[in-house]
Amino acid sequence: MFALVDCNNFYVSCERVFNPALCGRPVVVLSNNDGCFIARSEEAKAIGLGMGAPAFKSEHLLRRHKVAVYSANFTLYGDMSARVMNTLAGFSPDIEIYSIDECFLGLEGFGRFDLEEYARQIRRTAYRNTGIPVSIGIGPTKTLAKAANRMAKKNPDLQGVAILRTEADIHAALKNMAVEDVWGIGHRYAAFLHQRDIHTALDFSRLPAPWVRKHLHITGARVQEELNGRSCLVLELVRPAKQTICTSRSFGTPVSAFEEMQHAVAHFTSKCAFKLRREHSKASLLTVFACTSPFAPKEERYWGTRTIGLGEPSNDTILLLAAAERALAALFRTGYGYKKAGVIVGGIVPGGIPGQTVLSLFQEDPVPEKEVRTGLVMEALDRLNARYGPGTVRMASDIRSGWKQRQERLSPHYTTSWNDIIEVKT
DNA sequence: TCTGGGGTCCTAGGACCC
DNA sequence: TCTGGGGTCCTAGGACCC
Repeated sequence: MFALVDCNNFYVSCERVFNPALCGRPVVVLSNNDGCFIARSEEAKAIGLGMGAPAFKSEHLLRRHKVAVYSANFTLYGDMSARVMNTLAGFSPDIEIYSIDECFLGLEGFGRFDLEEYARQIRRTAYRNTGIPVSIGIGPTKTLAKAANRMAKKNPDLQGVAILRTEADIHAALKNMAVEDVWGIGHRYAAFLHQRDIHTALDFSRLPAPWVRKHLHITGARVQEELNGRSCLVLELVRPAKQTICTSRSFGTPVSAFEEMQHAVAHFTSKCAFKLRREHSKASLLTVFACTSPFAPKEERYWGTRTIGLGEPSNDTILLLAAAERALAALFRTGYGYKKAGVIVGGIVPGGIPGQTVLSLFQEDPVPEKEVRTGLVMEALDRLNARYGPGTVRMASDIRSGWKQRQERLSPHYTTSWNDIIEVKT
């Protein structure tokens, strides 16, 4: 059996932990640049504020219902997530952290436990340790655990725990579940299935397997197997190294000046280099992109992108900055108001672990002294920024000037910044 | 008149997830 | 005026190899 533990309205719950006056009130958290709703309290859902909907279209509702609105505070949410996951890891030797607010627990060997009582104990402990309410779904496959979790959240009578144990449990659950709510069936496949009169998860589970394999491919076939109780998706106990890493942002006001764009791209590049080092990885490709708003009139739209090979894989900020500079110069067109830009690094290989070097055919052997030295500089830079806060030491081109994103309703970094807490006190 | 069989790698596009 | 960010996997098609 698998358990899926999911934090309720996670970002909203994080804000409520440190501001209990928000409990019982409608609360929303906005995406970066204060664009869309990415978390809503139950009260906010009831008002009709949609997931992913642009905030400016609902301004009248926000005012009328006195909704508490927050900018995304990912520093806080990331730290709270780590605390929740730490607690949950105490309940099973097998844990897969699936996203910032969800994890799977393997329950193999827990057959002698009363699973429902165990799940309730997990909920109580997570809430006591972190203040975050969670819902728990348990089933014989990951996909069924997901389905159970959905039931636990939707049906208040279950008080946050649902278990699919018997054939009859599963049959009833699938019958009451719309096919688009199945994990792995997105809006495109859902529309395709509805056209063919397949409306519930149960309908889907009973389709001829070869037909599913043909039209929904191997991923759809796995979903069907999993719904029928045959486990295809295993727990990923060790997170595999990332294949690509991206840092991108929308701008509060459009950017037209090349120099301003250089500053933004330098910042994104520095962040990518840092993320690479944190992963003990190196990249061999770097892509820069800059684009106008997709909602602008067609003749004012532009999507520029350029990829540069780095030669030797690297996670050295200085080297990556040079490549990014070249890429930006090649893709930049004057006369456009750019709304968003970003940097993607790919072709990622392991590296950067002290004493563990991947030698290439064309690399001097041993590693040139210069490379060792810049490695040490990067290490020192990361240590300083970890101790004194991100951006304390940075490259001269990494300037946060005109291109800043909109972020007007940011809560304090309660768990990671002493200064923020002192400000709250005074 | 006649021209095989078995592969890999890369990329773009489309689907999905939170 | 104002519409997020960061990922994964799969497939098809083209280029290439012997």
